[in-house]
Amino acid sequence: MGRKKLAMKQIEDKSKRLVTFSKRRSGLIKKANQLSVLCDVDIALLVFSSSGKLYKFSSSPDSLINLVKHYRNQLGEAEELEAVKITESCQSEIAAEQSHADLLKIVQRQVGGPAIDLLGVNDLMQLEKQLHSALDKVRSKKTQLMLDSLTALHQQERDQKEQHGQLNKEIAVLVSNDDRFKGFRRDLNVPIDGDRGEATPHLLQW
Amino acid sequence: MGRKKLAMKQIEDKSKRLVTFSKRRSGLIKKANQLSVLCDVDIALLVFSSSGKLYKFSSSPDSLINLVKHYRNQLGEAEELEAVKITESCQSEIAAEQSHADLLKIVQRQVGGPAIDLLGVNDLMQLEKQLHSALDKVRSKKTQLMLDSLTALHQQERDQKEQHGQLNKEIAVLVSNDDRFKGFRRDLNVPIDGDRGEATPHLLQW
DNA sequence: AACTATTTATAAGA
DNA sequence: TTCTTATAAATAGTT
Repeated sequence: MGRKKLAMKQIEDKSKRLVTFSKRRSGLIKKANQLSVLCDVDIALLVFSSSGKLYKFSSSPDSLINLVKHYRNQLGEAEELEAVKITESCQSEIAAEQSHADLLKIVQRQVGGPAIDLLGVNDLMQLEKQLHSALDKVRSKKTQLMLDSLTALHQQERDQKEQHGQLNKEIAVLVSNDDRFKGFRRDLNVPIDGDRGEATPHLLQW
Repeated sequence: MGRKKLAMKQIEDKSKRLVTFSKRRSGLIKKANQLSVLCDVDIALLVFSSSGKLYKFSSSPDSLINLVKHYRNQLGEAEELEAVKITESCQSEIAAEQSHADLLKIVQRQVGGPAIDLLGVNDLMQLEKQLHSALDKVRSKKTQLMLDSLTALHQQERDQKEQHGQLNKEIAVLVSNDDRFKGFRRDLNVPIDGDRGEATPHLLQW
């Protein structure tokens, strides 16, 4: 949509690409929001700009936290140090979460049993207030930690991929300089030299 | 865009809502893909239908796996059992990943050192093939496990929220039947009775 | 699923 | 960036 139809490939002009990124990014987030509202569904959307900045949308503020809850069940014991560090820096929030859990249990006991009659409206309102306050704190801190390290991880990956691309180039150069490899060059499917940045790295790509 | 402008709220008619969900969902994924291609950025998009089905888009096939790698650093030791189960069911894939790491190390040593001359093209091609094969297996299994439990977790959450909504209703009924709460009803901001399903649960919501 | 009347998004230009 | 405008796309209601 626009004055001209664009080809479905990377926009070459960096300036135009940036403008388009800005416009379409906001359009995409707008549409994600509309879909979540109109159809009452949960949506999580993450967009990493090439500069490493993260733009996100999630229909419920917990969508991302749900991802964390899920993923902590996956995989094993590597990088325990990192986890410990995060855990320590979260001490107060964990305490808050603990008290939240306790409060919830209390409320559920009260509501579930015959003791409901003994629980006053003020008590209930007080509990609710405490719950919300504690949870808001926990959530915002968790979300921030999540996004921070998610962004960092993404950057790491980008760096790593760049390194691999670099390796490919070096291999290609070495191969092209070694007579023993005559006749194999075409099969390797890597730029022999004069790489323009958009050649697809194939060897070692992962 | 269409014959009429829609209000930005949940579409009441279930049938219409479903049709709109289908149309807009595919539109959203299309746009996410366009953005990722045109602007060369990484995007991850998750859409949970109300029936619990997960529709996803990710610009690079690894986006979700990256999330896992990241999240395993978060949080602690709860639900070790689950992790152990998954680990066990993954034994062969983990072995594959191990061998992949070894291969990569070998390649990197070879490329980094002066021994590059001793490495033949056939060796390189063999290594590449092995790498790809091993990684494809690991990835597809991991992605499947991830999506499975992500879907399950999301369903759990939905159930839990429904339970909480139910609790709210029960409290509301109890409150409305208890003379001591006269005058407080309006403040509670919960449906007193005759709930129609769209009332916002407030008490205990989390 | 298709079809279209409309609304929206957006490419180019200022 | 931000606004404007011509055009391309998406889609609500209809069949």
